Amino acid sequence: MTTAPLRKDAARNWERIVSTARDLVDEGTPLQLNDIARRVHLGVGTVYRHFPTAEALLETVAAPTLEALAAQGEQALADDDPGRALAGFLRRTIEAQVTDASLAPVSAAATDALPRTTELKRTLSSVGTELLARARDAGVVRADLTSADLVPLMCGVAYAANVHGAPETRLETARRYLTALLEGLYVSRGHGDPGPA
Amino acid sequence: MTTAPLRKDAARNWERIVSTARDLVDEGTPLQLNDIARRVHLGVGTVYRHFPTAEALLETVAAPTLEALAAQGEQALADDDPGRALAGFLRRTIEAQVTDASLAPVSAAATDALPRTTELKRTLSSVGTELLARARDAGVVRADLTSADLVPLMCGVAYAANVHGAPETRLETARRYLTALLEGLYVSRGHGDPGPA
DNA sequence: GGCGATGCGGATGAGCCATCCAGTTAGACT
DNA sequence: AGTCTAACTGGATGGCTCATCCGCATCGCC
Repeated sequence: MTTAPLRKDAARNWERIVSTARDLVDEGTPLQLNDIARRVHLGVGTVYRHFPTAEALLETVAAPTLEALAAQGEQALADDDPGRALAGFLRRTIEAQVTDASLAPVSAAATDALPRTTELKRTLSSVGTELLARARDAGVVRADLTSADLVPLMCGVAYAANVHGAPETRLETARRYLTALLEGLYVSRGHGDPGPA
Repeated sequence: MTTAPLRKDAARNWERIVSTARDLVDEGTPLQLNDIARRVHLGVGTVYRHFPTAEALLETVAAPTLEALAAQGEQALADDDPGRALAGFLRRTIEAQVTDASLAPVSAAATDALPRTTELKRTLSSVGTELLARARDAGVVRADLTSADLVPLMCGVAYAANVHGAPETRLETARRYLTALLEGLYVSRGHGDPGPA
């Protein structure tokens, strides 16, 4: 009932569409369904039936990465060091968002085209909530931070890393910004050079 | 020589265009020159002559706020507490970006339509650089932070505050995020609530 | 009041998006 | 194998936004 099992040629075309969409996303081109139809040598109608909107296609492209992220989130829940678990999860989130250009718009969108996307986002969000709660209980993170802040903050960091600067340096930059956010721009007043605390 | 002194009717129209553009920006509508022409009861050509692109109009709308910000920046340079000066300047920057919707896109744009905008951005940037240098010399901020990071980080914070949430709470949220960034999400290990260290 | 420069305005064409339906095809059933 | 039909395909098409261009109106100086 999830999917009527798609005819063979249709499946092939679906694959081709998603694949070129992936390429376009990677090279930074915005997805335009008409354009994709031309590239894949399919009629516009075909593309539009598979993906009613550009968002739907984008979410399909983003799905695997989101799935992977969710899986890593589950793993993070197994870590018994709350601080490390949260930081690791956030780091992976950021890296994914900077590496895969399809993620940023999908994460930022208030409403999703595909139910699966909503589901994945919910999963990720609840993983984040849990990790944050544990970290807070352990006294590792500031108390005024709610789980509702997590997504915006991550989007903000990713955005900051993407605003300027060459694509090659983005990963590097994003990591630096995340560290800055975690540790604060201010030097902690209680200890000098933190060194390897 | 900057401006040939503009005929009276032209000046009036210019004013009307900018004014309604301001309104549109405030209500969150994206600027479309054709649309504006209709609202102001002017021909499209008129609008396009005054502002060759939507960006040019947007920058014109943003200019006063940028000017004000630059002025406040100059004041901040007079403050003899480097930490407070930097923090205050950053806070004002964020507040401006959240309050005035025209600022975010202008700040984020890599290239400007109006020379005046470039000039203003350069001023702001060098004020930021100076404030940051002083704060760093005073040992208040982390050393790995360069002035090139300032703009992206501020854009990131503003973006984070704007992604979700009702417009009314944005200022509040933005302030919280800035504090979080300055002080760090982690509880500083050297002071404050030692609790369950 | 006349004249040249300047500004005005909308008709226009280029480009994108999304729909719709006539034609085709895959694969289930006999 | 042959037939049937539901599903897939493709592009012609209309609605829309954008930006240009040029004949006409208006301003303000003499």
